[in-house]
Amino acid sequence: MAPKIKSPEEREQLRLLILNAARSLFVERGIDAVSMREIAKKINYSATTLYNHFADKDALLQAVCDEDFLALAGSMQDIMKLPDLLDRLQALCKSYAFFALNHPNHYRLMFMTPHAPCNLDTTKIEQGNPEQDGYAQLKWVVKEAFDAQLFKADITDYELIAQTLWASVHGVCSLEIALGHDPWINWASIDARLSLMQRSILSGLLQHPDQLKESSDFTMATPLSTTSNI
Amino acid sequence: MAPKIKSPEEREQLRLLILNAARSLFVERGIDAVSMREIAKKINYSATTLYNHFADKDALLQAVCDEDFLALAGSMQDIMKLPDLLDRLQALCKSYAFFALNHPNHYRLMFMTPHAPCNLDTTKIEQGNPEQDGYAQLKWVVKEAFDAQLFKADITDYELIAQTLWASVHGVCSLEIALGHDPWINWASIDARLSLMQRSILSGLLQHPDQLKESSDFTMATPLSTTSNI
DNA sequence: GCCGTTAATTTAACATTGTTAACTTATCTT
DNA sequence: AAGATAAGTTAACAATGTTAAATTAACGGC
Repeated sequence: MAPKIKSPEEREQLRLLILNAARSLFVERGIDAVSMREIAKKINYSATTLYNHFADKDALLQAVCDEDFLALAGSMQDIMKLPDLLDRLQALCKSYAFFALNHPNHYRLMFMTPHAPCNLDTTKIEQGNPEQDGYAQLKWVVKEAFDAQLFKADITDYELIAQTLWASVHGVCSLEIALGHDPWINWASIDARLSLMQRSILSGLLQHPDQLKESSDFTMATPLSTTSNI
Repeated sequence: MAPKIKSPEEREQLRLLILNAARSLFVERGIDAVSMREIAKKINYSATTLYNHFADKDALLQAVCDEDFLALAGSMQDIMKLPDLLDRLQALCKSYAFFALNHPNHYRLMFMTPHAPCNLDTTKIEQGNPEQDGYAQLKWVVKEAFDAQLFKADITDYELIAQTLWASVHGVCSLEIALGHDPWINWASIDARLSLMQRSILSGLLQHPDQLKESSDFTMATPLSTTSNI
């Protein structure tokens, strides 16, 4: 009803308004359950306005995901300052799991849903830049540990190690998100599962498993049903 | 146009016709991309007929999943005959991975999509019956190995071990399905990832990792894009 | 201070979706 | 033969993603 001509800042502001509305609805109720009209209504615009800022629902989705990737990378970056290599590695895994379990719908979007091969063009994230790319950080730490010969000598590809570590934590988290409430399985506590996984996979990869400190208090605490904004 | 009164066998036959049409479409193009009308058209019925056999799309989905669970359990059951415990464990993991990677859309349905907590009532699968419940089989083998004190002594919950093993293989497979084609990650070969994961997690869990044979030739071969029927 | 251009937004509309209600028709039972 | 029932269809509903057309307000130039 009242179109003012907008400065680039105002335009960006609306873009963010849409983005945040979309995110909070997606996170709260899942992607498919949320319609463009709903997102629009939440911020008192009509649905078509969204199309002025995002090509379609998928583009909006990717924009949300991009921001979430950045958030994940950010939370990891603090960890990179820890002095001890093994501490860093373990804290990285733990922080990753924490993110996954506290933002299950985000996580589902990001790592459990086959998106059309992540347009390297349309995405805003710089690949390989540790400030933006969480995977790059993991790779980096693993490479350090690899160069320090912490891993078994017959494993010659450090990126393979990084991917194995990732997959192990991802396995626990994604099973929890997909089937954690399923009465079919008599689940052990998520803390126990994460803890045993991390201990086992590391001790299976390391040359001297006895270097592993016991520690690793896994208290994810926040129940999965309590989904929250970022 | 031509309703004949149907014997229970004929009714069951149509049920299967629907089920198979649904499955092949789901597997080929994903769940959301397939409409009830499409499934119906494929077998030359009108959409409403499907509702005569399945309450709604979700029920149809669960029926498909049920059959797939059975197929997975079946493929595992052959393995249970292997004499050596560790062989059995490894073959079980391998067979699970094979299933996942050769039926990615099935797998996505079954283990990567939060279904409404698996109505233990409406499902046809008998929980705990090893002939029907793949998880029960894994649990069983793990318990055997646990009783034979193959695992590290300080792990006291054999079901936790089973869940950790499951999560490790699931982690590799589900990442491959969700992001395996993503140029973001410089993936090692899926064979290498599965092989390292299995070796590491077992050697991290076992009391005497040196018992592990090298073997484990992982050749999943079939490329992911070649989705096929069950 | 008017005027065309353009940006911002909305209303209307389209094709599809899952699903239900109403109807048709052929078969079975008595 | 008549009524009940099963099997199926057509028609319709509300909701979805998306697009085209229409509306409104601000800006730049004269």
